[in-house]
Formats: sequence, structure tokens, C-alpha cells
Amino acid sequence: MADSKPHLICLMGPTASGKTDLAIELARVRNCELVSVDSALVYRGLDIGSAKPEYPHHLVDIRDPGEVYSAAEFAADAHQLVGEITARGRTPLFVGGTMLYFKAFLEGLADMPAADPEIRREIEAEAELQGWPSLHARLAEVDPESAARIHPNHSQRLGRALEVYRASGVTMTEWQSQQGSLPLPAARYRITQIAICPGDRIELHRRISIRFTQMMAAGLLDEVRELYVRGDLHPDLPAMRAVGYRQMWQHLAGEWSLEDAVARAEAATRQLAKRQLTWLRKWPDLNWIYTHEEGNLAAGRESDLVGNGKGEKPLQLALNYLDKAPL
RNA sequence: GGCUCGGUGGCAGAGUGGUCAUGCAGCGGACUGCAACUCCGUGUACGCCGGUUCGAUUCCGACCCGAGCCU
Repeated sequence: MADSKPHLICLMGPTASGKTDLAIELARVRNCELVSVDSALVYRGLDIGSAKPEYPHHLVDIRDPGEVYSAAEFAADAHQLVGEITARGRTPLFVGGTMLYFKAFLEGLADMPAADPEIRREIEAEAELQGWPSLHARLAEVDPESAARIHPNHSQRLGRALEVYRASGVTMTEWQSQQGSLPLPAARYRITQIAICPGDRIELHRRISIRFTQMMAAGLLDEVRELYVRGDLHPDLPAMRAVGYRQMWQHLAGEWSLEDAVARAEAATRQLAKRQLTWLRKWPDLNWIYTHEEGNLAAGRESDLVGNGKGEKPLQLALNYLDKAPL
């Protein structure tokens, strides 16, 4: 009975791990449609720095950089897409590194009020005057459980908890105790989750560095300059906070030399990868592909990747995981 | 050769006779509508040798190294 469910594949991994190439290979042999799980790929005009793939993916280029996308929108979009893709007789393959999006989709989200720019502005203005710890104290009065979970300095999560309460009169804790309205994918699909990552941190860092150098050579600075000169964008937008874009923006704004901006961008990428790995380490039901490179290191070609110490190609390892009995 | 200034953790950079700089990076972690975000945690560092002292990264002396100046 479990076997009669349509297959749904999730492919995760830190940035620069070779996810996209593996996903494309899998799509070709397994009749998949790719769904991007990436908070930067959604934005038009973020191409070089987001390593936007040539191969078609859903949920790519669906927003202007001046707009905001969110985990909740992703969960809803993803939900709709799986239905459409399986109806076409194809297999949805979710690939990306935005772990909150994966979580929102796979585990569901409570039906809390959406972000409210008005309330958000209010809260930020108050924080400006009184400091976040003072808002934390106020949250503790209405929603002590959330307050206990959230550090007084954690502006974003604190702001969100207050926003939810002000918008609905119901605490975040109460909302979270209720099941969301979208059915969980696990109820309808046979899910295989695969993670791909270099087995060695040094190698991951080297891949990151090589890739960023390639992005610069491909004209990342010009790409960011085009966004910079538009005039309607600003550095607090999610799109402009993306790794690489933020640092190049700051260079264009005269804050850093190009050399410093590049160094900081690479560091930010390493930090991103580290945070992604923190999610992955505790992620349930993951099938791991640990890669290492053979041959031409400088080229950083995915085709040279082999995995799990047995000299097998990531594609073969992934296919093994897809074909084995469900967990 | 002489004089001056300086040698602090991977880097930058304060400081002090006796629990602590700090920032960045790195590492670990958290994270239910901005998540490529945001936040938390994490280092017996004081060039070397000897002296003074109850105690020296801090004071004294020699030496080594670097920068500058002088003959």
C-alpha cells in the first residue's frame, strides 16, 4: 500500500555541494520535474550569484527582487506543484538548500496570520526606541512559552511572535499547538530524502572559493550593479541580503574594497553552508551521499565527484537510495 | 655599528603588576510566514632568555625579529 503512493524526492545539501547537477541527472533518468527549494533562486535578475540553473526548475524567477517571498508561500506553492506534477505522471524532485522551506513543506506550518508589514514596522520602531530585550519582556507577559524559547536579542523571531499576537490576539504558542490546514506530503507520497555533501569540510570550502571566483569572472559585480542602479531596491530586502549580492552592494556603496567584499562574500558562503549542515545533521530519514573530488580539482567539475568512499558516482548512489525499500 | 619605535590568540587591534578587551574568521548550536536571514555559544594570546616581585603579557636587562632614522 505504501508502494502505491507516488514517489516524491527531496535532494538537499549545503551550497556548492553539487545538488543541482545531480538533480538534473536524476530528472533525466527518472522523468522528474524539478522544484527549486531556494530562497534566492525565486528572484529574477539574481542569476550569476545564485548559480541559477539552465535546466528548468519550478519556483525560479517568480518574484521581482523588490518583492518578498516566504516559507509559507513556498509551502503552498510546493503543495500545489506536487499535485500538478504527479497528475502529469511525472515525479516531483525538490532540490535546494533552503532548509526552512523544506521544513515548512514537509512538516507543515500552523495557520498563523501572514506577515503584516504595518505591524512589523511598528514593532521595529518600538525596538529602535526601547531595544529588543524590552520587547522580549512584553512578549513574556502575553506568551511566556514563546518568550522562553526566543532569546531577547533575536530580533526576527521576537518580532514575529509579537506580530502574530498583535495581528490575531492569539499567541504564537497557541497557534503552534494546532495542526495546519495543508495535508502533510508524507500522507500521500512515498518520500525519499537524499543529502549530498563533500565528506571533508576543507573540500567544501575549496569548492565555495572556486565557485565564487567563477561568479566574479562571470560578471557578478555587473549583475549587482544593475540592481543597485535601479534605485528602488535597498539592502534590507531579502533578495539583496543574499550571499554575494549583499557584499557586492556594500562595495558599490563604497563601504568595502572589492577585495574585502569578495573575502566577506566567501566567508558568508561558508557560514551559510555551515548553517545548512546544522539543519542536515539532525534531519530525519536522510540518505547521505558524501562526495570527494577526483581528478581536476581546480575545475571543480561535478562530473568528477565520487561518493561514499566506494568510487561510485553520486547519480548511482542516489538511484540506489530511490530504489531501496521505503524507510 | 648607533638611536628610535614596535613585536599580543588564524587576522585586525585595545589594555593591565594579580578574575574579562573587543571585532573578524574558524568551530558548535538554535531557528513555524525576511531563512543565502537572524540569533546564541566557543580561545590558559601576550617574540626569547634572565632578573625584580608573594605574583609579570605588563617593570628592568640581554638577545632575536621588523620598520624608520643616523654615521
